[in-house]
Amino acid sequence: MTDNTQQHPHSVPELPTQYAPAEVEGPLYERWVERGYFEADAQSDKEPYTIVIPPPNVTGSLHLGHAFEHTLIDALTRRKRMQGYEVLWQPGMDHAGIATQNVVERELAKEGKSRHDLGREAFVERVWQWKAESGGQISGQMRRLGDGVAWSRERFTMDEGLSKAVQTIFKKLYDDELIYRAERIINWCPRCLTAISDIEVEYQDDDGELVSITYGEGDASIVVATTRAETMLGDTAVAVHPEDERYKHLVGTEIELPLTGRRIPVVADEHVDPEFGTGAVKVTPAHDPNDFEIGRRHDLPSLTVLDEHGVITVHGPFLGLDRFEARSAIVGALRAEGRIVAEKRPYTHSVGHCSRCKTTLEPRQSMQWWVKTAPLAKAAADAVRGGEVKIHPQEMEKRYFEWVDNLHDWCISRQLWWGHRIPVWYGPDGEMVCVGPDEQPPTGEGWHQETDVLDTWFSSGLWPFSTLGWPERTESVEKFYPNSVLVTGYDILFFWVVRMMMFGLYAMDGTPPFHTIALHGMVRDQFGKKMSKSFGNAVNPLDWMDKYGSDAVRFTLARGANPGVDVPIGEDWVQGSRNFANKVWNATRFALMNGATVEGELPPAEQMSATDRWILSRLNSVVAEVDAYYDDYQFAKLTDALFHFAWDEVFDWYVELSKTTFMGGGEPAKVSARVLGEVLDVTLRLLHPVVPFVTETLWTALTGKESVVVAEWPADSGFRDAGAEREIEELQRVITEVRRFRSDQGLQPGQKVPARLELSGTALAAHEGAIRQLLRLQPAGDGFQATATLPVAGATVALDLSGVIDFEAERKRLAKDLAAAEKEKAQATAKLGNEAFLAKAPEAVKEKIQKRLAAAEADIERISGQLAALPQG
RNA sequence: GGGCGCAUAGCUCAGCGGUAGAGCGCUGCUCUUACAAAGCAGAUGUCGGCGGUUCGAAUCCGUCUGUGCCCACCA
Repeated sequence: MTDNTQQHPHSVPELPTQYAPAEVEGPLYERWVERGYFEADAQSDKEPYTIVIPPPNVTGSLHLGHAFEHTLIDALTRRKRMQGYEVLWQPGMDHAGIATQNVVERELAKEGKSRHDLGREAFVERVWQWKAESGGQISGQMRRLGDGVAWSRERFTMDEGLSKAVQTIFKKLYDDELIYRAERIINWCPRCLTAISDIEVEYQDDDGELVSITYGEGDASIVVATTRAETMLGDTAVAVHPEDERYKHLVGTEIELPLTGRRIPVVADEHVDPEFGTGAVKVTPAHDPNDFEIGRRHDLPSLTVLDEHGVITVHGPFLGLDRFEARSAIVGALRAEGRIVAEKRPYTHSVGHCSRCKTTLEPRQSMQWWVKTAPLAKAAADAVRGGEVKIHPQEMEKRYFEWVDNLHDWCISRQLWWGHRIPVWYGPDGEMVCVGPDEQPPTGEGWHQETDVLDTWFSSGLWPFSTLGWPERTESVEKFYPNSVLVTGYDILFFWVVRMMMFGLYAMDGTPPFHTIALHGMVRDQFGKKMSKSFGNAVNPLDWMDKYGSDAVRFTLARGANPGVDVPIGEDWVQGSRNFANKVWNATRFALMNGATVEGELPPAEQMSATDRWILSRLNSVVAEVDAYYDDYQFAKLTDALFHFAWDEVFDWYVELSKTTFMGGGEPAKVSARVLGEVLDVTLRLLHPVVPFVTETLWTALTGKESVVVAEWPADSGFRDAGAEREIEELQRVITEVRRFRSDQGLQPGQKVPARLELSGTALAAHEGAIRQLLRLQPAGDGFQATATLPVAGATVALDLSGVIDFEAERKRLAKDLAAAEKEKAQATAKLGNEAFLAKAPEAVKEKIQKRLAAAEADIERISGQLAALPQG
């Protein structure tokens, strides 16, 4: 599959002077796929490395959040592939029950139809059509991004195999009595006409009105307050606190419920807060979760007064009114009877809305299916508490426990058409049979299947193994389960991660679905604001990819990826990343123009210049650093480290310093060409997981090999050269110091200046050529006048600037520097004279201060020298 | 009402016990053997306030203020 092991001389391709990502990226990706680089072999001997994609909803297109997540997963998997693992990045999509059904319903609405016009079967067919279009769009976006997924293994939560997994686990839970059917108060969406689970409720502060109503007459009267007056039609009691003296005499009696002619009991219940309002609560067991519980405790009847659309069903003047119309109508009627005590007052309170359609939810008593979560959640919690599963960053564990330790039973039935239909059949005489995947459903007169479907998270909770072929014991399950790491956003910890943990542990005999959970943050705009369509700051990642390249988008996202922390992104930053890609591009061009090569062994250290040894020493440090960051999911740090190493050290210093060497030709130029080839080779490989496209183009051009995708991940050779590092640091100091002097003097960058260098006896002697080149210093000819003498790092640079400049600015600057150095010296001296410090501070710190003192003293000497050397006047 | 987090350069963020950092932005000078999507040089911060611990605090503790997120059945 790869011929990377073979080296062959190659002709260096011509690269244009600017990187044009748009022309390069598309074809590269298709080539990778054709060559099968991203496919995973379950029979391979290599150690597996598995990550499943958090399956995007088929409802639409990918946003920057997906691009972000995919960048991280792609980087992890590409590196592991280079390290020789059998990598599976499992792709696929989620049917996203209610979300998708709503989207398709909206499409239908445009044609003036509802799903009921089509009927269940035709509607579901229609959703499948939508899925085909939308799914194609998503995989197209993933290709643009460069996602190295195993396309041949793409899965969908409604696939036959995955549906079988759903049925299997449902049956198992049912048989274990962990699934049951019960009537409870649930969150009901009167628009979607389905139950939704607690976590699908979005609470927001709504302006309501709190009205106080008198129930009963005379002495036997009680005032209750409510924001949902219409529910009073379903009241079956008034509750007060048992210890409340005000109402003790009424407990056990019945009072009149206005407008209805019914009499309802007054009950005493601990739940009532005597301090709140009047201390009396109207009880509507069928339409309020608390009241439902009170009703249960006191054996109260439950009276349903609203239908599934939120319309009054009680015969009388309000029959057929919508719940909100009914609310004002009833308040009006009560007022007419003089029942409204105080004027209604504005009241802002938290109201639940459907997270899919934003409709105000209606608590509703109904028969639903439930998962008994207690034992499952316990196992999910224990796996993390016991350290078997690690959450990264660790602070996020708190959030996880907050969820998993307080889990209610999970309402899994939805009154939808799109989803996995619950595999339970009801018989004519109330029998109930749960049918397993290999069983025949009962037939005969009166038998029918449950019409409800399952919550979409039920199937996505199986994703880490259902995608591998479970419930069959496939080779893939054996090889790729458990997954190596789960990469996902903290916002989905409860929705998805907890479900996977529960189901994974339950279905796979206690083996958790993954051993590490790496949580990332949310993508935000450049001001740190949440991105949203309604706010108008949402960005289509494709726009930026078209403009700046996928690499630029990826690099920017990776560079902002601090663990568990939100990542802001702005177009300027993407532009900056594009600039980086272009920089790498041009540096490689320069290298190729100067004969940089990866062929042959690296020359022995003795043959290398200090500059060569320095960059190789640094290179290996960076390899080690990047590895450590990867292992800790520190994407921002590893990206930043590579950015600075490549740009600052390799491009700005090594390349510049080497120019003299290359111009000189001969053996040293050959050695540097090989070193530069090595440095770029390794740097490109290190960069590849984050920016796959540019690195592929450049690396193949540099090496002539097949593809960096299947290249070996760089290893730290262990080569370090502290002496060379020190030497180059000094060289940098000399050059920077003289440059600063030149700049302060107003010399133009290109202006040549005669100079005499005194470098003998210092390590810098070998660098005279580079120094002169970089500083534009000409040889000192006849009549040389040393008008400025700069002592740095034991060397002296004397410049002839006769008649060119005025020294006043320089004198000022040096005076300032001198003052700073003297202050520094004073601080260090004071510290070293402090007995408490000397007694308690660790040696390492003392040494640091000593060094600082020495440096300050050296600076003072240097600056004084420079000042003294400045001509007077 | 609970819980968690954050306040560091104009903006977005690293640093989390030993001399204040990065990217972008800003100022100047430059087409110098790749790159102006560039190079070189430069400016900018009582590290939110107040207390405390420590030889030493942006970094640890307390408190206040501001801000964000998550959870919650208070009618």
